[in-house]
Amino acid sequence: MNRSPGLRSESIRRQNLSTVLTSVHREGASSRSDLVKRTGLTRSSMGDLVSELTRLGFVVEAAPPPDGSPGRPSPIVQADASGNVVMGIDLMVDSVGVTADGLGGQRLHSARRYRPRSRVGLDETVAMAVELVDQIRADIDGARVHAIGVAVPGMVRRSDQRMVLAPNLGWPETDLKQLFKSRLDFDGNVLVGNEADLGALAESRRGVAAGLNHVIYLSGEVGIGGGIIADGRLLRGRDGLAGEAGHIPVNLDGRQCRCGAIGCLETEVGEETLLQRAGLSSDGGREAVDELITAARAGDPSVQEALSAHAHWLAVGLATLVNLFDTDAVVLGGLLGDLLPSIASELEPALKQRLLPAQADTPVLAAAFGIDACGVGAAEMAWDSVLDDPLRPDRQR
Amino acid sequence: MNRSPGLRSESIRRQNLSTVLTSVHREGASSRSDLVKRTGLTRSSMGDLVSELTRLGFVVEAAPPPDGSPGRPSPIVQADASGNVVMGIDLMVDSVGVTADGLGGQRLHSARRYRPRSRVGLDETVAMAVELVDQIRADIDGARVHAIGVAVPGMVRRSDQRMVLAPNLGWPETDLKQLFKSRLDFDGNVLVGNEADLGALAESRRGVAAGLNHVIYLSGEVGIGGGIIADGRLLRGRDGLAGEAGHIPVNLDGRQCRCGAIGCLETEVGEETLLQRAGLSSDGGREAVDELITAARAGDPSVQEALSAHAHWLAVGLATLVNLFDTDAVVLGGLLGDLLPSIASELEPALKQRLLPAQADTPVLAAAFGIDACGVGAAEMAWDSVLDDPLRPDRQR
DNA sequence: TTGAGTATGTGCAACTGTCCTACAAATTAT
DNA sequence: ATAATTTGTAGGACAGTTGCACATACTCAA
Repeated sequence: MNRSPGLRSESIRRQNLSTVLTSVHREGASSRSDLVKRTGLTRSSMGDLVSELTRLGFVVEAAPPPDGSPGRPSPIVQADASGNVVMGIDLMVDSVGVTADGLGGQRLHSARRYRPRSRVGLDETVAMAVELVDQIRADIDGARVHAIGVAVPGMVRRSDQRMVLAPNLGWPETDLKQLFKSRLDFDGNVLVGNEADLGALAESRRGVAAGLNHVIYLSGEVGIGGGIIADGRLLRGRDGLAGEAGHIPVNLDGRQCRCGAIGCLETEVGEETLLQRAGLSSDGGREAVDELITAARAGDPSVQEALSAHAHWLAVGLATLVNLFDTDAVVLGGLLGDLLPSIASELEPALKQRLLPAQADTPVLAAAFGIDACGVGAAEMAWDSVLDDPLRPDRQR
Repeated sequence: MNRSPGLRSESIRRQNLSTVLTSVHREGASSRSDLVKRTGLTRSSMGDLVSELTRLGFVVEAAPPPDGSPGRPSPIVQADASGNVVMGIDLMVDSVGVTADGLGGQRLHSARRYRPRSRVGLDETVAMAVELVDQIRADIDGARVHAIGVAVPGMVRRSDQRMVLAPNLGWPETDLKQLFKSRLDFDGNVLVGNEADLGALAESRRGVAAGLNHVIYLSGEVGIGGGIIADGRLLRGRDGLAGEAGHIPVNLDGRQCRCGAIGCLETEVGEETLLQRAGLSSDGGREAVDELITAARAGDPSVQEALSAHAHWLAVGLATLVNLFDTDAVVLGGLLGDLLPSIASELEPALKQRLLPAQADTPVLAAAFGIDACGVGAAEMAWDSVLDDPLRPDRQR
């Protein structure tokens, strides 16, 4: 049973500071009087809260631009983006990216290093990430790095944040949180999340689904990953594996999936199958897919047929998800997002035909973020841990 | 965006009263000192809170039984079940049930009226329910009826709680909340919920999945309904239609479903299809199903074949749900629960074969509540609205 | 330029609710 | 009986918000 603990006076303060700071981070700078309207607090309290956030170094107040309305102008409260950052690390199969995002969501620095898609060891990959982090950390000297978010293409257990399975990397179960904490000599919070979950978070917070509280996100990289936003929050499930949409069965007569089952969504709309269906070498990677898209535009019939099959099975999988989750939108990222323009005309009717009337108008959108999605999501996850309690002891200094 | 409003001093009191009262309701009577340990509040505060709840008439303190331990005995705080009730109304296709449950979950009264399954009009059905409610209300004179929960086999829109679709009843879109409020002359809160959602709530709060925070509930009545408990709360989705598992596609070569799509789960494992597969008249209702189960036990081959098909398609549907939601358990209610003993031996391997390794051990359980599930869930929903804020103005008197 | 009108920030007392400390009360063990 | 232990209680301290009065900074119009 989830039990809410007893609240004391200070809980109020924490919660109210969190509310104000979260508003500034998510919705951007706003005047004090706007904050008063949004929260329902009094001017006195808001004055107190804002001055505490200023004292803590999170926000600065600025003179408002004259807006022609009568009355005393209310100062603009804005995030101190350059003084407060979180870092995002995303470990992908063929590259490693590191970002530094300021409070408010502004991207300050980013770096990515590519490498051959052949399997790369855990140690090497972490070393690569650590190097990039240190490089960026040098550039932002003076800013507080509040937390670090890590995105991995593997399953992350909810209870201890250990990565328990990374099929596309071949890594063993690992405590990435501790690993990065020690290798980076970082005493703030390190949070680890699944690639697709963080992609979902990114798109629903700052991407094409910004502001929507119910979103299905499906990302096609080497496999198919999924993330669900329900009531504005990530659906995690018992162990944090909820939303793993790659392994719902769609084609009972389909191919054998790595997971042991038959005809999983991942098997039918994964990169490998697409290339095979088009008669191309199945390990051509992203370049091969780009070629394929070009060929489809040029009218290559066997390629078009492959895309048709792709659209068909994707529609079947999406029908399940849309009927089941009742969302505001579906967002397709990675390979699936790239493919969407080429298959939308087939996908949409095939999907609609399988949807309940109430869900028939659910839009299918291409992701706004490309390769950066996980990094943005990792940063948002990191920010959440900071904004939840701006007073947390290790942030007082 | 979901924004938390500003908190004031009284918010603390509300929240703490809610925590204490909810604990007494969900986990039963407990000593004041146990409540102190659970909540982390001080003895002083707990004294204050309990005395306010006593003043409000929700709880009574009783002398504790001597337990042989040293120290001053701590009084037992227990729910005043006979003084505080909610009522549950469940509108089913072939019966209408009404219950009165005391605070703490104790069933005080219940009544059910059966009727032929032929379609029965909205007005008649409501009149029947009203009659039963009035009858029970007379029996519990003196107790406060805090709220009334209504379970319907239809889709209930989240924003306004209107019932928007009732395929098995043939009713038009209806504001059941207002309808019952006026017909019952009841000025408390009336809450309307979907049958399967409330079944899920019942089983996860007080049934076979009591205490589990992540549950898939599938109920087979005339159609197939589904409800998902995620993080201890009902998954509702944008409009409250999430978890409608009856309409996920499972058999692409299957039968045409009422919803327009092909091979929905409901079409493959609904009562009608089961009876047809067994070569029986498809409108035999529940008695026919009971006969069918008996025949299967006796070894009738055509019936066993029908059950095999049933198990197969149920496994396909459940595989999707289990892989997608990552739950502690699956609970089958209604027809599906009755069938479980007869098909478990086929269902379990067929399911396991399609599950991710991490989900392979998810248990499939038969519901603890039979026909009462929705009533219990409706009452829990009603209690939630009360316990969320024991100080709500209309409860002060 | 000045004064009225308006919206907003600020200081301070009042209020709410919890915490803390000391003490009283109720039980068991010696 | 008396000590030890645990729990309830009373009252002041503490934290945080509200509400009010007043100061402040702007627009508008004469």
